[in-house]
Amino acid sequence: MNLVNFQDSRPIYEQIVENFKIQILKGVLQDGDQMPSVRSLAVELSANPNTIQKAYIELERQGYIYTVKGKGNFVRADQSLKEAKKNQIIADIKALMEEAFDIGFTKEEILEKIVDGGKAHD
Amino acid sequence: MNLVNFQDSRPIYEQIVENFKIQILKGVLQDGDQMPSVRSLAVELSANPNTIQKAYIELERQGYIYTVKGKGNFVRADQSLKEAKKNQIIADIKALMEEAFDIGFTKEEILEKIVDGGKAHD
DNA sequence: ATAAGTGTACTAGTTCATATAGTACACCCC
DNA sequence: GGGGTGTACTATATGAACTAGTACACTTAT
Repeated sequence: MNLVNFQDSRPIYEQIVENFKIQILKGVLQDGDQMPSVRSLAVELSANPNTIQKAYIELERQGYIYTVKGKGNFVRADQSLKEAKKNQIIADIKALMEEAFDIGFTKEEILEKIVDGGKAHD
Repeated sequence: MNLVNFQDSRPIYEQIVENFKIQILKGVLQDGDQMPSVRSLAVELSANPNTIQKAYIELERQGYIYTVKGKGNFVRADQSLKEAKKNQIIADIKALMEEAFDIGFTKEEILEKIVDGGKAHD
């Protein structure tokens, strides 16, 4: 998995945050797993250590990892994180539906289209 | 309706584009309606004419308005715009659903939550 | 104790998008 | 002509993002 795409207009640190969040939520990275060190990840991604640190600070602020000074950063993956993410997605979908209502979409119309196309979980 | 919010981190021209798109899609602004002139809107919003022009160029690029040199900018609101916007919203919702599937959400769970909460068109 | 690894905290500088300021020109209509 | 319109420049300022470099404190292993 590529953590950053330099063609992407989004800031590097933001891409790193986003991709680690996905890996943690998916369970690829599990509770207690050690994160790559700031320095090693900087080398791996050809980025600056400061940029990685900024991403880690944000991940810690959002509760996805925790820091042990002198040891490293570690994944904190509890169920509440998944719940929070689920609620956020629901809220986002509802916001989009409101937008659709505003331009004349009916609820039935929307549901029909998304039920058909959305593929189920593997 | 306030076209821009200076507290918002998003660029001014982007907010202007977004808000005019909404007004056009909602039908508040109708086909053939004249847009405020670059200069007058700049005064009204306490912004720079260049910033307004940038927004108008983007709106024209996306097909929401057209320009007549020496006369002004005018709304182009045909049905295809609404259809395109609808399709985009459906695609966005589907993308969010995929994200939800990845973290263990089932389709039934999602549908249940959004059907309950989503309020219908007035 | 030393060394190598880790996070943390600075300062300084570059680059780029955004926005402003000002000017100039071409077009349309009265 | 005069006043409205869009268009096209140049120049400048500001802030976010990023890079570069340095320094220090902590942990672990030797």
